[in-house]
Amino acid sequence: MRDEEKPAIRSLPLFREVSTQTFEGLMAVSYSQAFPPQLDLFTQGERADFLHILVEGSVALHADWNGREAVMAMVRPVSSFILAACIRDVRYLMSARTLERSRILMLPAVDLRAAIRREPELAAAVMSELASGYRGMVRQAKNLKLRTARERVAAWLLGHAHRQGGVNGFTLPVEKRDLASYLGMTPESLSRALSGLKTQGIALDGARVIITDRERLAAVAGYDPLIDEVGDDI
Amino acid sequence: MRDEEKPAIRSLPLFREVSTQTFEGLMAVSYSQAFPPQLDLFTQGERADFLHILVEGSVALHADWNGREAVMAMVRPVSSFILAACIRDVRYLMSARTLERSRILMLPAVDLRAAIRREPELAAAVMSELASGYRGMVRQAKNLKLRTARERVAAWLLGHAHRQGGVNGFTLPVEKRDLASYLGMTPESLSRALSGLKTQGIALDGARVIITDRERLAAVAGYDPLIDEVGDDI
DNA sequence: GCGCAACTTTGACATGGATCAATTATGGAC
DNA sequence: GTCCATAATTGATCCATGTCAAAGTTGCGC
Repeated sequence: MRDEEKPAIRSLPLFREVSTQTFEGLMAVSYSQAFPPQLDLFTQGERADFLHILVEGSVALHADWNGREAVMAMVRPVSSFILAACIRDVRYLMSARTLERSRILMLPAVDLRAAIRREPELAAAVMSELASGYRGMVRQAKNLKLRTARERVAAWLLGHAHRQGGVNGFTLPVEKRDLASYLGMTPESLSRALSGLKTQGIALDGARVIITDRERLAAVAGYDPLIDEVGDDI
Repeated sequence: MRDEEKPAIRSLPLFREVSTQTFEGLMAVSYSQAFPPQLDLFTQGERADFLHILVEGSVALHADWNGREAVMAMVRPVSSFILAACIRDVRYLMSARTLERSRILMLPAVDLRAAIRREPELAAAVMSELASGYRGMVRQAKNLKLRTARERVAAWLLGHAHRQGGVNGFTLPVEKRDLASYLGMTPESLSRALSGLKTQGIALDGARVIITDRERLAAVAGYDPLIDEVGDDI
């Protein structure tokens, strides 16, 4: 792996509190690789052999069933993914593919599990990460069950603006069809939902979105910390 | 707490590998309480002060937003619930209410967290439980995003029959409106979905269901281990 | 910078589920 | 058993969203 990647990985919640020895040991057995866009990293049903850490680029986790597909999560740097399957040493429930050219660190699950057994700090971090991931999925399920398509779009726009540091304008970080799938709708529905929101506090120009009336948009979305506030510690 | 409850709790994945000393210590600070049906145990947004363990009865975890409600999970004995919120010391994302008269053991989250710090076996069990819970929510989100209402009903019937020990006939363990909400549809839609399945391998008599043609029902459901097989270790 | 493929938007239409309303069934309490 | 509240079913209708089709638009490769 490249040395310049290390500080970012070291500062992940997962590794922040871990001893240098353990961290270096894990990095020594990991390898970093660059992948082109639209490449399948792994497929649901395969055994989870590696914890993946996205260093650069972006990755979609998606699920396939009966010829249908749904994006379940969009991963941004720097963060790990499919921790749960690695911990339990079971099969992936989701497939992963790169959206852009991406650099990914692959950490053998067997080494991760060994390190967890050795180091309580790592175990604690994994626990916290899993709890956070679990709650993230609960939020997503709530979002899907309780909100309409348009409400989900409005809430996502607000959430994204917030995660970007409270900005008002941004360009969509992924293609609209992927966002649509992530939000549980078709690209056509997303397009129409966005159009419909033009009178509800946003301005559009292609992939560029400007939130012109945060209050109004929040009212449409029914913005709720218990669904939308990803900063988990509330 | 009652002594006759202990063995069942002791044999939970969470406590199975824990030292007797730690287990007894945790039991000593917990208390067991019986609740009538339809009682609210806690409400989303409240601070998670107790890990709950359902000893007897049944509990629904539900989410509320903007006047709408959705059942997110149905808990059956003996199992713990809202572990993630307790670990992270944050607010509940879901509310809980009893469906029947229930006996619940309440374990102070602060004591649980202390015990986890002391005992690696407990930490390992919590990790495993959280990973399992996370994967359960992923399955649920896949179910919601990929399947139609009728397919979800068919899959649930098969899954329930399987969890009951591979039986063909059973009576619904909860009221149909709660099942409907859990499956992400209205009671009317559940009723119609069940009716529609009468020609697809099931027979109905009120809350009693008999699977007459497992193959056929599985074909309608698009039964998939990566969504439906709750025994996680595949 | 051209051209083509992929993505997006828009329109027309179909449909799965929701909603509303009216019966019918179910299950305790007495 | 009878009564009454609650749940479940059934029917009619509506609406959000999906589907299909046809333009637009974008952006990348050569």
